[in-house]
Amino acid sequence: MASIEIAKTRPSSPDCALCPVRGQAVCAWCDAAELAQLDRMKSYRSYERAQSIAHAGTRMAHLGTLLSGVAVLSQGMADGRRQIMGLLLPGDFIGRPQRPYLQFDIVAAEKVTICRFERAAFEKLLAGSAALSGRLLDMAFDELDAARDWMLVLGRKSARERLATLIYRLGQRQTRPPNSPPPASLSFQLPLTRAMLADYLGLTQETVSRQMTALRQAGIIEQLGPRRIRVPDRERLLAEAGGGASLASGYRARPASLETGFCAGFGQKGTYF
Amino acid sequence: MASIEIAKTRPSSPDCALCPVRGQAVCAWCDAAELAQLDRMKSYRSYERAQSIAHAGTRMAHLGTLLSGVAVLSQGMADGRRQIMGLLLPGDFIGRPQRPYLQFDIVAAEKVTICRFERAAFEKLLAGSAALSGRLLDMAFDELDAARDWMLVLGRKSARERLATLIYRLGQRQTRPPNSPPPASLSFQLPLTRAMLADYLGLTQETVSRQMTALRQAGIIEQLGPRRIRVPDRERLLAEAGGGASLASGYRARPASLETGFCAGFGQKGTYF
DNA sequence: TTCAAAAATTGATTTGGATCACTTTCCGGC
DNA sequence: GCCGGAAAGTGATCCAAATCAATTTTTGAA
Repeated sequence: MASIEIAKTRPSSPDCALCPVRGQAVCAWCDAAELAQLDRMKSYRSYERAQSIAHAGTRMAHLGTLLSGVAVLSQGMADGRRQIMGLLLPGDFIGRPQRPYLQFDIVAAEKVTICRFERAAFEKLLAGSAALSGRLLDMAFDELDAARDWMLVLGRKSARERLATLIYRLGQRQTRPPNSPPPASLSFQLPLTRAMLADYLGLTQETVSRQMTALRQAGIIEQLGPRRIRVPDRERLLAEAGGGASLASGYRARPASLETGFCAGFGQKGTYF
Repeated sequence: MASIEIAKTRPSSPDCALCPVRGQAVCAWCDAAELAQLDRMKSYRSYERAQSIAHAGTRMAHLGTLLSGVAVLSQGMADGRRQIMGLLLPGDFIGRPQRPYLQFDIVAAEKVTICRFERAAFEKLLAGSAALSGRLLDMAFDELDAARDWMLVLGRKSARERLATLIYRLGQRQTRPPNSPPPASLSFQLPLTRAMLADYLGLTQETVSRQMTALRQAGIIEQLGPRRIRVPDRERLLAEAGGGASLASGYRARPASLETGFCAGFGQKGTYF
């Protein structure tokens, strides 16, 4: 009874056990005791579409986890040029321990709810919890790999390949939570405007529009309204994205028999020289 | 005497106290006891210029720290296009705990020496050391910020700005170790061929050459041989790099009076919408 | 010192995506 | 259901960087 009473006094932050992103978030590896501590610390906050969640150079008093909605991490230049560094999707961690001054802007692309922890308290917990710090390290490396992957898109892919890559990857995350075999075709909502797509892909709005049309006319995607997309054949889309060096192949286990060095096959010539 | 004897039996891995990157590496925060453990585990290995240090998809039996030289982290597409995701400079960490299959290629751009730890042993130590895991987390976030910064370069900057940005940043790290006020002008060696510069900047060799010439003719840089550069005025170079949204401004403290939310000034309109 | 291969530079031409200019569609509030 | 502003789409033109093609310089091995 007492616990129900307590729960009722905090309708905005329900119990962690009911959390929609429990399992993907920074707290995924925490045991019951740690979770109880986090539960006591946490507070929810929502942002409307187009609200600024954080501004580059501004102090962030909280760290947290994105619970629902989509936000965008971006950086602008003095003359207005802007690049989106990544999307923040449910489960993603926001902020950096020991570093209150973020160097990017975060804006809600649709209504967003965040589970927040006051900085000092979270950092203290982090220092004492191997589950929490280990999970955060793993998430940071995942983000790093994703960021590096995206560099290939920005540096080397054509406009059409870029858009196809983005649609492919959005589709991937759409079908993720249950890791069942993804359906061959799927339809989903683009969480971004054309202007944001352009800033993510390093293109202009006009080029994004044109490539969207081109992919539609080639039968790679179908458009059910300007923001709703259907992908009839994910393999075709992947091919259109420039093939999957970074997509299909990934952490595939390879024999590697001669492990004398840092990697198998020491001494072989690299790609340069 | 005994300790001198021991040191002599391992000429290839001198004592950690003498390490050139002690202070920047993953072991920077370790105490004497932890350092002794690492000291016992470590082994050195060198790679010649152009040797492959690791190959995407291959199992990496070791983790480690780059001690000297420069290596390049890159990813290729099936048709030969290639993008460099970053440079590995002295002090940088190589590999990812819990994840033996790297997804990028690492190639030595010049002779490189690495301080290696066998994976299982290092991961065990990491799990038990807050100093080690905390430092690694911090380094991972630094890399992540750097990677995201570079996205702006690849997605939004012109060829000339890209090259200027790279030269500016190489110059920064060149003058780093002693954090004295950097000299207004400095000269240093480019550790990369034109082909590698191109793959780093998302351009072609020819464009890199031309922009190099253009920067020389504009008096932004001086060339003392094809790989040796002198920067007479770092501020001019920075301006040429598109100004320093991501460079000059960084973690500058801003007043931020209304800290009720995730950041100051909640509710303000973002850059989009 | 010579010589060959690799690296770098330069020139001519093409082209993919930017820019500029406008029309059409969508969508939320009244 | 109507209306107005935002978002999306399209067309015409331009330009920065890619591509194609040599030539020159550097480097390092014999």
